[in-house]
Amino acid sequence: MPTAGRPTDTAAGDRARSATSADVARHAGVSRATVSHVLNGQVERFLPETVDKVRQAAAELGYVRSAAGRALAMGRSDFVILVAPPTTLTNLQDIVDLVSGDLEKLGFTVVVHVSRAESAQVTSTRLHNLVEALRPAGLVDLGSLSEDELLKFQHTGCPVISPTIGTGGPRTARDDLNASIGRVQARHLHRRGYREIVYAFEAGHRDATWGRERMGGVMDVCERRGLTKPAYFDVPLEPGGARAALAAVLRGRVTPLGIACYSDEVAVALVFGAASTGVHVPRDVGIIGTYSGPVGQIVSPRLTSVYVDLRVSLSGIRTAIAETYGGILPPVLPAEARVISVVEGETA
Amino acid sequence: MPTAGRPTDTAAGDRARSATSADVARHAGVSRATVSHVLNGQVERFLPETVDKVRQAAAELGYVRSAAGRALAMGRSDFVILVAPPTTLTNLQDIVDLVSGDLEKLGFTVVVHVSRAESAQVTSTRLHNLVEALRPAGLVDLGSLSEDELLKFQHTGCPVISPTIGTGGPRTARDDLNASIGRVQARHLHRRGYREIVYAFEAGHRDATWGRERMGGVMDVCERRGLTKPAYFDVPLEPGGARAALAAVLRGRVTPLGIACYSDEVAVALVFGAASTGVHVPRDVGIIGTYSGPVGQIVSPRLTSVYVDLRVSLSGIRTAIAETYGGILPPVLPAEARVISVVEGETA
DNA sequence: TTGTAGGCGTTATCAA
DNA sequence: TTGATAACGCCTACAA
Repeated sequence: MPTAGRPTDTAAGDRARSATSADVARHAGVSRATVSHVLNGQVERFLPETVDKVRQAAAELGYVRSAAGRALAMGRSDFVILVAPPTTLTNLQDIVDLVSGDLEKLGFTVVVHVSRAESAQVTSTRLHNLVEALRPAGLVDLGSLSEDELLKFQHTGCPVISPTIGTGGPRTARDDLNASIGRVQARHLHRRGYREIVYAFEAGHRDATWGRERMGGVMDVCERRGLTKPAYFDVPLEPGGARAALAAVLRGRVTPLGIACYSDEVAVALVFGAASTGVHVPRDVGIIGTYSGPVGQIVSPRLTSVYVDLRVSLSGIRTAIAETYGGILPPVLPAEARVISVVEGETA
Repeated sequence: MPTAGRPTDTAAGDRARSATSADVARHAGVSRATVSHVLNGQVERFLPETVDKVRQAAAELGYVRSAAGRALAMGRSDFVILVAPPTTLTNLQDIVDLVSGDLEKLGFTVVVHVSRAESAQVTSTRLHNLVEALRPAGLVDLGSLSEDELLKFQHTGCPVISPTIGTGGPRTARDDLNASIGRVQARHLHRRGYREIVYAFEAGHRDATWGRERMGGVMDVCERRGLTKPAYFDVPLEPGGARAALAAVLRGRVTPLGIACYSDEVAVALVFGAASTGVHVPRDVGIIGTYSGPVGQIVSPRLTSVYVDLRVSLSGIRTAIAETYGGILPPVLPAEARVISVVEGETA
C-alpha cells in the first residue's frame, strides 16, 4: 500500500488520458461492445466495413486495451510471469528472448520476476503476492521453484510451466538436469583417472540455486563407482582466496584430485590459483567447470567444462508453452542434440 | 490477443477462487468500504477493534487485493517497471535487489522488463504496450532508453526515473557515465605511455548498449590530447578469433598500442591471444577492460580494468525514487566514493 | 465510526 | 449484424 506522495507532474500539462474503448467506439460510430468484439478477433460476424472502421479508429487513437479492465472482466490477465532463478545467469537475456518470443506471438506479455537474494521464505511470499495480484495467464519457472511452490501456484488457478512439470516427467526433471551436470562432471573426472573427487562451491553462494543438486550428482556417481564420498569447499573469486582454498583441500593429499566446480568462474580461479602455487593442472589436480559464458574458453589453459545447451534445455518449456496455449511447437531438435556435453579443455 | 485455448486444468478441482475484499468484509462482519479503508492505512479513523478484525480476516483468508481492480479504480497500478538494458549485465540480480528493495518498502511491486535483442523499434513498441497496459506507478530506466522514449513515457502520465532524468542533469547524465568509462580508459592508457589507442568491441555486439558512448569517451580524450583518432575492431570471444583480430590490428605497427575494451571478456580474450602470439603485455600492447564480473581478476596476468561502482551509480536512481515517492533517501555516500575507478592490474 | 453508491475499462450474455 | 446491460474487484465521496 503505497505511501506515495503523488509523483511530481513532470511533463507538459496535456496529460493525455489514454484512449478507452469508449473513445474508439465513439470515433468509429459504433458501440463499445462492437469494438470489443472486433478487436478480439470476432471479425467474421461483422461487416468488413465496420471492422475497418473500428480498426482504423483504434489505430488513430493509439488505443491499447487496459490490462486492468481486461483482467477484471476475465478474471485473468494476459501477463505471463517468468521466474528467473536467483543465480547469476549470464544469459538471462537469451532465455527471455526465447521464451517471450513464443509467448508474445500468442498475445501474452512476459514480465520477469527476479528472485531476490533474501530468504527463500520472503522470496516465495513476494512471488505469491505478485501472482495473486496479477492473476497471470501463466507462470514460467526456469527451475528454481520447489514442487510445493509450483503446486501452490497451480492451485491458485494459474497454469504453471516448469522443467519439472512441463516435461510431464516426475518430480525429478529439474533436479535431474542439475544432477546430470554433476554426474557428467564426475564421470569425466573419473574417466580421466582421478580417483578422488571434491566439489567446489563459490564462496558465499553455497546455497546458490542448484548447487546442492549438482553436487548431488557428483556424489551419486562417486558412490556408484565406489569412490570416497566427495568433500566440498568454498572458493572465493579472488586470487589470494582461491589459492588458499586450493592449498587447504590439497593439504596432505598425494594422489591426483579431481575438482568439479559450480561454475566456470570458480574453476578458472582454481586453475590460476594452482598455477601460482606450482600445482600442475591437470596432472596433480583435474578441474572441470560448468559453462557460464565464454570465460573458460578464452583463457589459457582452456577450461574443461560442462556445457548446457540453452535451446535444448528450454525446448521442454517451449513445448509446454505450446501445449498449454496452443501455439506452434518449437522446432524439433536433432536426436543427437545433447542437453549436456563436455567441453574438452586442458584442465581435466 | 491470446489465441489461447484454456490451459488444461492441471491441479485438483477445488480451484479456490481467491478471496475478494467482499469476502474479507463478510468474514470480519463489516462493509467492503471499511475493509478498503483499513487496508489502505486509514486506521486512525476506526475503532482499533475494527481494524484488528479486518486485518485478521484478511490474514486468515490470505487476501491480496487484485491489481486489476485497484488499477482500474485508481487509474494507475502499483507496479514499477524496471527496464533492463539489452546488455549482458552480470549483476542484474544485485541491481534489482537494490532498486526493488527501496520500492517494495513503499508498497510497490517491481517487475522487470528485459529489452530483447531485436530492433530498437520493436523493443520500444513492446515496452510501450506494457506501459500502456499495466499503467505502472513508475518506470525505472537503467539507462538504455533514449530521451525521446523517456519523454514519450512521461507523457503517458507515467513518472519516469532514469539516470538521465533523475539526476536533474541535462540529457547527458547517462551518456556521461559511459563516456566517462571510455575517458578513464583512455587516460589510463595514455598515462601508461601508449601513444596510440584503439577500441575493441565484442564481435557481433558492436551495437551493444553503450558501446558507442564508451568509445566516444575514448575518442574524446584522444582528440583533446592530440593523439590519432582511435580505430576500432571486433573481438570474437574465442581463442582463435581473438588472436586473429589482434594480429590484424597490430599488423604494421611498431609503437606500443593501447587497447580499450568494451568488456573484461574482450580484454581477457585479447590478453591470452597476445600471449599465444608472443606479443608482450603490457610492453607491446596495453589492455584495459571494463569491469563485468570477477573474471578479469582471477586470471593471470590480472587484468587492468575500469570499475563502476553499482551502489554509487545507482544512488542517483535511488535518490530519484525517494524524491518521487517520498521514501527514505539512500545512505549518503562518502564524498570520496567514486563511481568509476581504475583497477590496477598487470595488463596496462 | 461506518455504510451506500457510483464509477474505473473490459467482456459476456442476451435481446433487438 | 449490432447494441444494451450486467458483472468483475476495488476505491472514495458523501451520507448516515
